[in-house]
Amino acid sequence: MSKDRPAPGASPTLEHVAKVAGVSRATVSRVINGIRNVDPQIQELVRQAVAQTGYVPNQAARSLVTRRTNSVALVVSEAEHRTFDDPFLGRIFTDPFFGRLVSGIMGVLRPRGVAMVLMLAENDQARTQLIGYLKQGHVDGVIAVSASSADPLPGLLTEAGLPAVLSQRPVSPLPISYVDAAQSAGAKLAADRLTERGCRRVATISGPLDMPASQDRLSGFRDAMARRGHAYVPSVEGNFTQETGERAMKQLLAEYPDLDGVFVANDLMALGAVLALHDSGRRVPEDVAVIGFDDSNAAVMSRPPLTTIRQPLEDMAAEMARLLLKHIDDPDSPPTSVIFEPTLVVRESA
Amino acid sequence: MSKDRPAPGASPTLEHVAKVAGVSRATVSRVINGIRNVDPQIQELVRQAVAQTGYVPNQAARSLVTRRTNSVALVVSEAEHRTFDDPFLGRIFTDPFFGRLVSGIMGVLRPRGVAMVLMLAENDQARTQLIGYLKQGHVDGVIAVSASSADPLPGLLTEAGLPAVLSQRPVSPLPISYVDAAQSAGAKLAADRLTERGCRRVATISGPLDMPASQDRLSGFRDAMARRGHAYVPSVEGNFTQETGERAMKQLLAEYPDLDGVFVANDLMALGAVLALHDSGRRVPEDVAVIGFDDSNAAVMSRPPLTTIRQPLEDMAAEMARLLLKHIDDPDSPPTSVIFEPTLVVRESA
DNA sequence: GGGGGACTGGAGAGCGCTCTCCAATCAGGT
DNA sequence: ACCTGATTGGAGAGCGCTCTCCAGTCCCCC
Repeated sequence: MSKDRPAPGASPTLEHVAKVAGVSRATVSRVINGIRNVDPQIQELVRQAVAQTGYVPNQAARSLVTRRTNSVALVVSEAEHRTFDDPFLGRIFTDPFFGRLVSGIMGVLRPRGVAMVLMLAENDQARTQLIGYLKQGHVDGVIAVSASSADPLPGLLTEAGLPAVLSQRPVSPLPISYVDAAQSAGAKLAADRLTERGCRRVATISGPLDMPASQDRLSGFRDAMARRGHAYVPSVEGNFTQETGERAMKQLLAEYPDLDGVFVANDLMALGAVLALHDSGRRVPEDVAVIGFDDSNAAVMSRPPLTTIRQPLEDMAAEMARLLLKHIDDPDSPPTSVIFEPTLVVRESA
Repeated sequence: MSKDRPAPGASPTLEHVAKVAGVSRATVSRVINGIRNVDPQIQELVRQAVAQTGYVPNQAARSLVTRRTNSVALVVSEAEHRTFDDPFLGRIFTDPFFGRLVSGIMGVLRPRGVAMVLMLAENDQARTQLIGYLKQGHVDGVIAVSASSADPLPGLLTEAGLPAVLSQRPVSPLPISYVDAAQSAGAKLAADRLTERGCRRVATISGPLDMPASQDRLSGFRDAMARRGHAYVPSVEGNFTQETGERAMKQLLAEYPDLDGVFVANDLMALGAVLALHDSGRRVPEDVAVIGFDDSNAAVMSRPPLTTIRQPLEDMAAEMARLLLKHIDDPDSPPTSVIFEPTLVVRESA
């Protein structure tokens, strides 16, 4: 196997390209990475040689010296053990919430030539393997989306010293950057809408109460309602799936048959709630007004379409990506949090 | 920066561990990779040194010499340009179809210590970047899921000479391995069920007809119906989303108001079809029987729950993973295809 | 007791790339 | 004509790891 021509099966290296272009390895490297002044004619020469040889830089060799991979991971993590048939994926992937996240992140990453790999950590075993994988330097940083707050991933990430950004406020304070929406402000929008519609007997279906986002939506809603003169707002806890939304609604109806308004902590559960209301012979919104949260596809698919609280997810995701890149560029930059304001989207359900 | 102690910020290397354990770099490498006979006492010594230093092998250095990354990509690809709000994710991610795929793949990969990264190629730009990324050797192989057949990805993969496995038969014959279900056999199950129920005026809603799977389901259904004495089965094309299923059903009802059975090429569209039937005042299954395909969550969520054709997706996914690993281990192993048999799952809609 | 084999551990050569020096070249100023 | 300084290209030292040789050790058997 000679130096100046790649073996038939092997891929060409910088060395080969340099040989073909009649320059040194260093010069080819410069052209490829676009640094320092290289004579335009030589640049052209090199480019032709690259095209001719079909050269593709070897990532391993490159990141061995640069300590960069130019890719980041989007990790979706869940505390409990689950298989993929379980509501796990139903909760994250199924929700267009997730698509909007990816979209916002890619919008920032793509132009900068950074690839995004998606990884799952659905149980402890997976999480351990994942941390090992990350520590080995496969990616430069991590954006973590937790489906529940008992999730140890944020802790593991800070421990491992990996550049990371969370998609929500961590349960316990952690020296880690995150992006979140002003949950209670969003809940207040819902409270305002329901009371302005004239709803008198209002209830709420909350998300899992071990999640900060769920807590904030619930307390924010109750506070706003209290300020409007509704001292007590009954609530039932769901887990963000359509099924639990339906069940929660049934339970509420059994206890408070004269309900005329309900705030549901996400659209998927709201979908279930609307179904339950239909089954009980109630009309939405004439008999009971329903407000969801997220403004996901589910909101539009619903009959009637859901009035809902929209989070600027794309912007939030873009901000996460930007924060992460900043941390990668400067590992010493201090943890930052950015909070976004939700808005009310009026459709037909309230 | 001395050789025998890592700089405060830097991570320890093999060299450091070797120093601590009082052995050579090669021996540490042997212990870590578990090869050849190393004296148990020395093994223990090395293991302690690893623990003490918190050593984690550097993936870049490792794969530079081994030419392995121990990770594979699951690529979800789409022909047309789309954003993530579009039905794209609605079609792949939203469908629990996808969760089952991931589950089956991980079942094979995890025990072998191979990581799976998920990548998206939702348009040509993304696809080009993706191919570049793959060629750079970030992963050892690719499992490709195409959402449409105009998708150039399979071609690009074979061209790039990457070990790859497709989740379905490629449109045009390609020297590439794939796993698929016996689509027409599945369609026949649906035809049998509908005719056995006594349905006389049967129609079908197909998937995008540029996809082999859609074609096979349609032609398989028509053939089976013909054999049962139904010479002509009207069909309308959808694109696997709930919305197009609804629209297709409306169109069918307008043309054939006396319909009493319909086979829909996937559950999501079947969901839409059931909605349209409801809207038109028809009962399912009393007035019109509906059979879906996939046996996804949607089938259970539906009212009434859908009778559907189930593909053994987990097994299929596991087989894909196995095929891929085989190709990675032996790049010269010939392309293979494996076909699985679908089954009828009876619920209430037919 | 000596020779041959099996087993263990070390030395060292790269894997393909980046990047820091350094040398060469050339223009301009004196 | 000579010096200065900018500009451009090359040489070569690693990045951290694996893996092929090789040398040393130990044991067994003749």
